[in-house]
Amino acid sequence: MSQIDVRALLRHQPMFHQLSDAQIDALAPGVREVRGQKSQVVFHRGDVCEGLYLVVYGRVKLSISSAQGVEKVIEIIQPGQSFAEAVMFLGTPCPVTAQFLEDGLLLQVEASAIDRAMTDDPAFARRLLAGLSMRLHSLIRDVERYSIESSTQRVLGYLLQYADPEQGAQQVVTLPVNKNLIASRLNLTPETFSRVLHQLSDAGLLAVNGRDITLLDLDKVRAFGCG
Amino acid sequence: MSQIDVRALLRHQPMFHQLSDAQIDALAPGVREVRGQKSQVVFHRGDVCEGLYLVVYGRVKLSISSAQGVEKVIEIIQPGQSFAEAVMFLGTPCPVTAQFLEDGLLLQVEASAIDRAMTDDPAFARRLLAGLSMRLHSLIRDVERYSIESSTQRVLGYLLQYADPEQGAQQVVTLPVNKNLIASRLNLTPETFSRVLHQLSDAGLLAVNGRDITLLDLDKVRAFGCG
DNA sequence: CGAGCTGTTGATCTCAATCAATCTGAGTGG
DNA sequence: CCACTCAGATTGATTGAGATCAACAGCTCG
Repeated sequence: MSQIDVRALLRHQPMFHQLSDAQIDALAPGVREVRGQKSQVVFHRGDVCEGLYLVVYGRVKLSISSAQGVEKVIEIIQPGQSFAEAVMFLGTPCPVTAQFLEDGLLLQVEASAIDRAMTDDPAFARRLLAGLSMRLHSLIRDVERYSIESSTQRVLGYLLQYADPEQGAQQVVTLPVNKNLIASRLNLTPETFSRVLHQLSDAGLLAVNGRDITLLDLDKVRAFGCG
Repeated sequence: MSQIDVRALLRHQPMFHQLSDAQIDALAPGVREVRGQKSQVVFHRGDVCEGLYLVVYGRVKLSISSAQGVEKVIEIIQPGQSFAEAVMFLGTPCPVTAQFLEDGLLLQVEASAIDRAMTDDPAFARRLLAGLSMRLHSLIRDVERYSIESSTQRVLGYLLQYADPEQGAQQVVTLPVNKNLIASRLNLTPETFSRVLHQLSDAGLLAVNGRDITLLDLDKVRAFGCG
């Protein structure tokens, strides 16, 4: 019964969308369910992982910590996304710590199962490569942000991610998590993040109401972000 | 004749080490030689690439530039390494600019050839995945450096990369490129990089002589790097 | 020689971090 | 229903690391 359950869950994961039922069946024995509560740790930095993780529901944060205990969020993994692929392929210790942001369910797929699927279906390998490539690009984007953009530009860049160019010039972005986490994600202190939002609000570019942020003029916001 | 040449070059690339002669032969038609001189641009940020690049000799820098023209080196690609894989798999515009650091020779392998090799040989796909995974981890390391390490820690971390733990407590590291480039790689200005080296030299941790840097006590350097 | 890199040194400035106080609102329990 | 708590968020004052600006030294190479 848990087996049937797992297969259904697997079938709904974007990563496995193009796999046949037979391939999903072959995968299932190598899958372990991982349930966790808010703030529970999936693995610590330095642990060895035997397989990649898929998020069924709940969110997971990947973070690093300095020797002084300052924590820095690298990424927030949403349902349908995966993590720890790179660690699985390399067999090296995890460079980050993974922790539930809220109660959730993960599937851990062991390396041998992925290997089998890759051998059976080259398109699956391609999908994995595309996934890692996207991750890579977003990390390059992060490096770029941290190294050559100001705090204001980082905040605007972040907000613009969530803006839909198709929609009107004015639109509301709701922050997916609390401001402390976003500040960390942007490599800012919560204080600075708050100040930047206020300053942009004073400049008439946006309006803040709790976690809802209204971009008042998309074009102006874009122009500001590039200045 | 150029064909024979290309095959020999391909055979010597780490990425293709486990391929059979027949697979190399199959690859060859999809390969283009790219010769370039120092400071010549391979592709600009925003260009679309039709395939990945292998460095036969010479070195290539990947960099980004801010709107204000500040350049930031993301990575320095050495002979035997590859770049632009992620762009190839995604078909998206390049997020970085690639430029020869000295006269060199690249091989551009078009996506279809890579696809064929992946289908023929699942182990090749695995090797590609491992390569991207390593790239990913080193970028995480970069993000970590930029976000939670001080300039001194970044410099020491960089130098320690080149130190051999097996060797004695004292060893010489020769910088692979000029100090301006390394400073950029570490997200420092050349001025700050120079000052940090001096300060470490004053502290008795190392001695600087042009591009040769002698780490005087590896353990102390490690301890300092973690402080 | 002088032009042009590469690297060093000094003075100053600036952005964001830090430290500290306060505020808000959503629970929690009496 | 209200007092209490406590995490999240804001605001102000101060600090500091590293950038910036500027001058200059050493060198290689035409």
